Amino acid sequence: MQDGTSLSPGYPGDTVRGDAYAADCPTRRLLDRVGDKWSVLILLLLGDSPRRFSELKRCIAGVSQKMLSQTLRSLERDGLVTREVDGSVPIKVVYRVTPLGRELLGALRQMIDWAETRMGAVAAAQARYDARGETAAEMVALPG
Amino acid sequence: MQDGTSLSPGYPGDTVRGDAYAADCPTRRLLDRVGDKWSVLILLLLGDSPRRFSELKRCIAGVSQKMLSQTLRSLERDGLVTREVDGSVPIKVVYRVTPLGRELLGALRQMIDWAETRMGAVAAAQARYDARGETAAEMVALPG
DNA sequence: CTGTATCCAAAGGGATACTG
DNA sequence: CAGTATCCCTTTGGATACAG
Repeated sequence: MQDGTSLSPGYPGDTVRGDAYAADCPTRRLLDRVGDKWSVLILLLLGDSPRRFSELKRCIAGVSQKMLSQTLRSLERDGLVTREVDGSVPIKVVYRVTPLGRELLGALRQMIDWAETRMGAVAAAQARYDARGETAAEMVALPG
Repeated sequence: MQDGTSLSPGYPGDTVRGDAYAADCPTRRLLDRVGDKWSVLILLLLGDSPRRFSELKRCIAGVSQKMLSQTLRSLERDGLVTREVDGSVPIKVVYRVTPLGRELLGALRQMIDWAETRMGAVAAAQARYDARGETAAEMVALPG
């Protein structure tokens, strides 16, 4: 794989801003980070209120200790959450969203709302598509 | 609205409504679909104007024929793009965003804008984080 | 309690070859 | 032109064990 930055469409009539659609455009880089299995879930939870590691673990159904830790480390590295270690044994760690993280959460708001209101429509479209496929298969198996 | 926003957990007792952050919430399902390597890029391109397969292939640096085809099929199945086959050899196929797809694009707008203006801040945060790590490593290697 | 390290299975995705 | 099929390497992420 190449770096993908090149891109020189210059197609007649297309208004594409050159690098806007490169494989490493900002949008792609963001999705590479928060498009994983747990990041947005964690961000939402922390946006709600600061939480300790074990609380997050309990709140998020199905997350493994490894992935929770790993994802939190990534979010911290990206400047989206902070990590505060409290005292000694038994150690307590509190995670909070940073202003940058809260900003991102705001930018994700519309997408989240869309998902909640429209993923039903997507599911319906999938059902129609799959039904069409099955019908076609039947027509081949049982031609008129 | 819904599940992701208005929960009121008082900190310690965590009042989180169980399934609100389940791994299969609408947001997670959406990200499972458009969080992949090419979906949003393709959607953005088609939102700009309808395009043929080969145009998309040329516009998107680094995409393989397999992944372009596969991603378009998914988007079509989800009701986000349409596929129109034009005539005979050499065959031509035009893809367009559907109203639902355009709606999603609108919902992604803020996220995209945030990415374009703030991913620099994220990169900076990463640099700081990594520098801290290296410094710590040096301090271990070369203690006082 | 909050992690890290290791092992392993499954999914993602690129290269290539082939088809209508 | 617009795909599909195959091979295969890489990445993701769960389970488990261990540690401060």
